[in-house]
Amino acid sequence: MTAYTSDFLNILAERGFIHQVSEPDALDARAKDGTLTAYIGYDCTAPSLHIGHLLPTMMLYWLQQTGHRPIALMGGGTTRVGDPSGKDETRRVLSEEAINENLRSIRKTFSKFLKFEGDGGNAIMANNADWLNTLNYIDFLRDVGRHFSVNRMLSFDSVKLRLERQHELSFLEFNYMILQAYDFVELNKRYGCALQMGGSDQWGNIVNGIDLGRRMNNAHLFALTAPLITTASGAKMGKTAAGAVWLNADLVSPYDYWQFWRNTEDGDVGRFLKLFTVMPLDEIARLSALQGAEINEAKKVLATEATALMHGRDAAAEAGDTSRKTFEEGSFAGALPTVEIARAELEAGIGVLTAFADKTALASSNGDARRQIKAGGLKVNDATVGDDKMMLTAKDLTADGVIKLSLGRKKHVLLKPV
RNA sequence: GGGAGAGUGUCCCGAGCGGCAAAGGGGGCGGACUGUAAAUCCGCUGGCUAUGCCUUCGCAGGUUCGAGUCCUGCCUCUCCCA
Repeated sequence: MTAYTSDFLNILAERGFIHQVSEPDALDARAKDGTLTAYIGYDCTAPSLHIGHLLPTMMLYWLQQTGHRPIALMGGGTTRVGDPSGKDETRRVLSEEAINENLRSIRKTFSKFLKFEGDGGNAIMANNADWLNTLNYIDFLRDVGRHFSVNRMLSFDSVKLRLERQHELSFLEFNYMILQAYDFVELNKRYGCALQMGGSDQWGNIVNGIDLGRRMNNAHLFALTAPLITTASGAKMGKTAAGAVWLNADLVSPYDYWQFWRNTEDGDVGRFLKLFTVMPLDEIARLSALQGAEINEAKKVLATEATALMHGRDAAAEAGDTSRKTFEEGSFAGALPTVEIARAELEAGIGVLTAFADKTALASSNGDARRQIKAGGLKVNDATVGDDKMMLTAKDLTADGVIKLSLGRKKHVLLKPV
């Protein structure tokens, strides 16, 4: 590992954030001497960021922590185009209103990690729609387009893959890399931004921006990419049955978020502690050294620290507490997801199938609930359901005044009469 | 514009002589074993008011007792020629 002299690169390197860096020595000197401004681009195709965005966001966090200036660039303009990288299919194009809606929602997530201007910090949230939407096509072609060689563009993986597999690549998408390169140049001009970071798949796009900056403005720009994070068993990170692990609390509750980290594979714990928490490295080293069942302690720390970063210390503690009661003591606490039902309805009696499929959506349909019963996967108040005609009534309420429904060992919902 | 080929279970890939709720994978879910891990093994993986009914193979028609399968038209994609 290269020894850096700047705090910023040192921390990123020690914690495993660095995959590739352009001109490491020059960047290191730059980060040591003064304030470095760097950006990461985000799509806004969804109303929330997900786990996959967390890693780059942590890089912005450390950037700010080490005295520099982060820019979160929202792709309000490029989202209307769609990055072809790593995808076979054309991305659907969102309406402008939907994009703006998503943008607002995502901004809240950033504010947990970054201190923005007007909030006691220097972080900037930019939107490339600000400059892309008003571009004049002819001017753009003349000023920017002439610096791009189609021969070279065709050699990029993102394009080559599509062509080789004979999938359609529209001209619109073909232009994505040009727009991203232009973003970098524009941010350099506006804010003196000198570094673009991103996932390893972004290397080509970032380097394009560096080249364009040099050709247009003789600017000296840098690239830094993070490794692609897969789990120890090779799966892509953050994919669960329920879909993506979102960062917004209303999409994935702090409890579920905590559980996500708690269920990390053994082999990933040390790496994840370094990447997704801000704990000191010596403490992480101690936790990572735990063997066998003891590593569960490290997983709990990981879950709590990661959740605290995202949802706050209190929510993390509550999620940890609920989890302990649920899994270790066999009881439960209030932070489990709760679904309210009318008391009268409960008194009249609710079929188990209805309770699991309609009320709580633990099962996807009555048929699914039936199948789960046959497989022994459904529990009411921790007792396995054996009969799909079973009725739930007020008599099933526990001392806490709720009914606990479980699918498998990990998914629990409380049914609460109101 | 001409010629050739393709579109299958709303997660993906993919088989499918006219009797098909449709092979086989992957993924996912559940169970067993464990440590809320991994690996392994087993089961499940259209819907419903359920010994039956309804909806599915690009779309719309047709032939047939019966169509994913045959015919016609259309749509989309790929390749070759112009």
